[in-house]
Amino acid sequence: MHSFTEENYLKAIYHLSDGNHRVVSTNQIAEMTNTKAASVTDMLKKLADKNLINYIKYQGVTLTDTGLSAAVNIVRKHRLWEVFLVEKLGFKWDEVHDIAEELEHINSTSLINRLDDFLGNPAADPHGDPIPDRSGTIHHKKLVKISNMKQGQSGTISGVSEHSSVFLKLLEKLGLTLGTNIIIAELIEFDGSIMITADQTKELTISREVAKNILVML
Amino acid sequence: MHSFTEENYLKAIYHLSDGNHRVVSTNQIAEMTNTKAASVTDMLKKLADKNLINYIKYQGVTLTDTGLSAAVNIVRKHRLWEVFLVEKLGFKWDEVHDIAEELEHINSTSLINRLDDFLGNPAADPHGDPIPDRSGTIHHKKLVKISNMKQGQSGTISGVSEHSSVFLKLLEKLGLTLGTNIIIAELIEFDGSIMITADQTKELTISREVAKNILVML
DNA sequence: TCAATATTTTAGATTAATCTAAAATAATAA
DNA sequence: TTATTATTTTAGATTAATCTAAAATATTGA
Repeated sequence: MHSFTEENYLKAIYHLSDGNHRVVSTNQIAEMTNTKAASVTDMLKKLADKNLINYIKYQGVTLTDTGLSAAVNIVRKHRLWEVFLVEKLGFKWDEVHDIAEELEHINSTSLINRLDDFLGNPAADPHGDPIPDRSGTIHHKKLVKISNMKQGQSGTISGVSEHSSVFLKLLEKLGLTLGTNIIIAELIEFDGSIMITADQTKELTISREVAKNILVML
Repeated sequence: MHSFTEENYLKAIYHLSDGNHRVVSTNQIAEMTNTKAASVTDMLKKLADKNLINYIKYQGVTLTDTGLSAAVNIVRKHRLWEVFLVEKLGFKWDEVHDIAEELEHINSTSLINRLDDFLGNPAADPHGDPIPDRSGTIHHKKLVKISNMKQGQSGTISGVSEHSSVFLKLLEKLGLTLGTNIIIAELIEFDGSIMITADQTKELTISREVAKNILVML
């Protein structure tokens, strides 16, 4: 098995490469893991030795198939635990990230598969992010940012691309949580803000910055 | 907060001192933590510096009040997770120890208190061991070993003092699980084995070794 | 294209947890 | 009571993960 630390590096590389095989730089990893570039270089050598990444000095890094599947497994655990925390223990969606960050390193396949069943094999976590199934397959939904929608279009809020507690709390306050139906009432040319109708009743205006981080299923 | 490793030492000292302030030796700790005496000595100095233990060179160790409460908290977490694994995820009572050993180090008071409520504030874990409440108080039940019972006495199996998977599986097979009512039918003088009647129906004989590790509420 | 800037790696230390082997202390038994 | 044995501690290394500062490499823009 891989150490707690190795797992965090794999996860960082995974997220930085958009869950793909895209090349990631040392500095990006350093920023995401809150370490220094020199430390990252050391770890990259180690992960390359273990065949979890493809690493060429000064050129950057990609996950190998083994590394990708290890990373996906960590993401699966993280998201399932988040569902547990919200659905079963009653946490708010902005409170679960840090706890899931610890729980994701618990190592037991039978635990996680039983948890998956206990939760009813959810397709997405409390933020709408898809949960990889036990084979590691991720069933992506096609989602669009509110900021890319046209006037008159409608859809259901199904995800966010910003996971900070401040942002999530704001959406909560605005009533723009997952499952909310929205219609684009008007695009304000002046500052890019957008007037929307939520659940056929409430009218509100959100900034472009907010609109960019809300994902809608049309 | 304390490191994973420090927590394991505290827990070891706690168990070795019977949850009390009894003096524990370096070698005992080394055996319980699967380390060498020299490593234990190093850690004892560290824990003493942090005021978690009272340590006198060559004399042994006791937990301070702070150390005791930290240890009790770990035990609380361990036992609550065991209840979760058995009651909610359907694990057998002999399968949960190792997983709970990892989960007990997850650090969040709100998590563990919510889990406690979710489980219905259980008084004991799947092996009958008492679960400390959120203030750290342990409500002990008076239990006696079957090996100390007299002919004709009866009671309910409410705990075990041996937690190995082999032993627990044996009890499972014999039908001597928690909640089973037993009556001491006969004490066999020859080898100390004991004939018992379980749930008023099944008669069976258990060795003295087995009898010593089953705890009964009279 | 090449000099300035940015990025990445190497070199050399540090900290936590561990080890083995040797020294110090305690316990025990003749 | 003292010699032998057992326990515990110290001394000195090792491994994983990290750091800072300096060196190496890559990128950029005049």
